[in-house]
Amino acid sequence: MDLSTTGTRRDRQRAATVAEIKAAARKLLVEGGASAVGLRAVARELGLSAPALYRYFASHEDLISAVIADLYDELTAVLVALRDEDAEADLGTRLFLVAGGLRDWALAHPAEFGLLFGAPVPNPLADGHELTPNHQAAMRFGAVFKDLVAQVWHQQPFPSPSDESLGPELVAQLQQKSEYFDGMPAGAVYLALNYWTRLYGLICMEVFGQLHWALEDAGAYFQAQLYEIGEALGLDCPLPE
Amino acid sequence: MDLSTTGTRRDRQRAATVAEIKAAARKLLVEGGASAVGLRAVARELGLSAPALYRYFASHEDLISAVIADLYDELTAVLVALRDEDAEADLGTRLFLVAGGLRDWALAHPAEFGLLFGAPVPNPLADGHELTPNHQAAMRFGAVFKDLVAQVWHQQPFPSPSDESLGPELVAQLQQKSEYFDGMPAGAVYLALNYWTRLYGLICMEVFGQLHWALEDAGAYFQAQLYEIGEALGLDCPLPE
DNA sequence: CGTTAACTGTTAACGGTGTTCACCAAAGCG
DNA sequence: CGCTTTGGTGAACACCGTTAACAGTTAACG
Repeated sequence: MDLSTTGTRRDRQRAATVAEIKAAARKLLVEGGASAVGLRAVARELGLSAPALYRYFASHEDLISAVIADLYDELTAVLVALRDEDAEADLGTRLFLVAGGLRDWALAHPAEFGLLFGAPVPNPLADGHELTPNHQAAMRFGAVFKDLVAQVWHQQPFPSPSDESLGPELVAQLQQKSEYFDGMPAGAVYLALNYWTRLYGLICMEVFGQLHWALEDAGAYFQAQLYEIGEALGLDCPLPE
Repeated sequence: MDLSTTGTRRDRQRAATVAEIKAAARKLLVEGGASAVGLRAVARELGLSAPALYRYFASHEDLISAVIADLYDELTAVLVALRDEDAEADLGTRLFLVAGGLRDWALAHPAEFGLLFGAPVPNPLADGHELTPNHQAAMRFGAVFKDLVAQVWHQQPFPSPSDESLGPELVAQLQQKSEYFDGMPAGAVYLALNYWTRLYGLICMEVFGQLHWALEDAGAYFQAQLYEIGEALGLDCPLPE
């Protein structure tokens, strides 16, 4: 959509100002971390007074919420670009590329990553809660991985644990997600979940410095782990150079 | 050590006040999350004026740093108690107990857990940094798991990946930790690290709500994962009831 | 014992935050 | 043109962490 030709002249100016505000907020975020992006600081950045921002965002929380949504979409775009970069790549290498891309993005943008994935997330399934835009953006992000894993499965089903080995209550929960995972059985959903939890946990630990005590450069460890969890999905690992 | 009979009368009163302050801080932490434990709020809690707290802590950051250290020690005590509860238990079940105990503690004290493990940790190996008391407490905590895994290894070495499969640079880093892991070879250190990263990542995701979209009760999934990562250490899983 | 010093508390104040209010100028529209 | 909406302002409120100046209590020492 071309925002610059949508609506009246004032609407366009308004959208431009909103974009400026979010850009300033993000600049402060990268330069000084999450605590540096304050309402007054953002206003100062573009030569406005603090109350002026309330014409564009209902509150400080709304502002950072908006940049979070933007960051989700931006990260998602980076990952899909990586996924579709090589038209001849098979699904396995695409999954490797996307996973590595997520780690690279996280390491290159630690403050942004912390904003997206470091803060506790409220349970959206609790009744009364509407699905917030941020949550929807997060789902679109997660769908990149989900789609890839589901495609891998449908192209060549990987061996997955039996229902008996997982236990009935876990199987019951996993089967609820079978539809979301394009009909994959419980055991396959379990492996998909396993893939995501290990990838996410690993990246979080590295970005948040929880691995410093053990590894000075977690890159090699990450590659090894990626190979391991890829193997569980029946994938061949691209050789480390 | 019996603090109540150490030093002069004033020293004892001072220690008592320090304990009161930390208790109030923790109460606010539990009730309202990390953002609720402010200097003035703590002072209000015990009927003091805010500047009075500066007689006991150099800054607000020092205060929460002190409660973090206490929380580390408390959590460590809980885990060692769990480890030593059953004198006849073998190392494998002890490891299961401690891992489950960590999850239980995290779920029962989410705010405290977030304070300990949710915030990015500065790299202590960067030159100039002394080992902060918090870091030492964190190391004592981590040693509970490290000791158990090392004992498991020395009792019966589990099959571990070869140096060739891990790659030279990863092996080089792992071997640097061989001494810390009581002489375990690189492959075994890798599995120990694997155990910790997966356990930590899983608990973080559950506590911080990052698993809500997939599982309403992650308990069964946690058990299955615990079994899986225990298997890698050559352990038998206690049957789920 | 009296004197002195250290300790523990106070109030006032500074600069910072997010937020609301009353006001005002300019842009757009009938 | 007049009127309404929009986007800006400065003043103010309540809170925050922190510092300074000051007072009362308590321990220590000659």
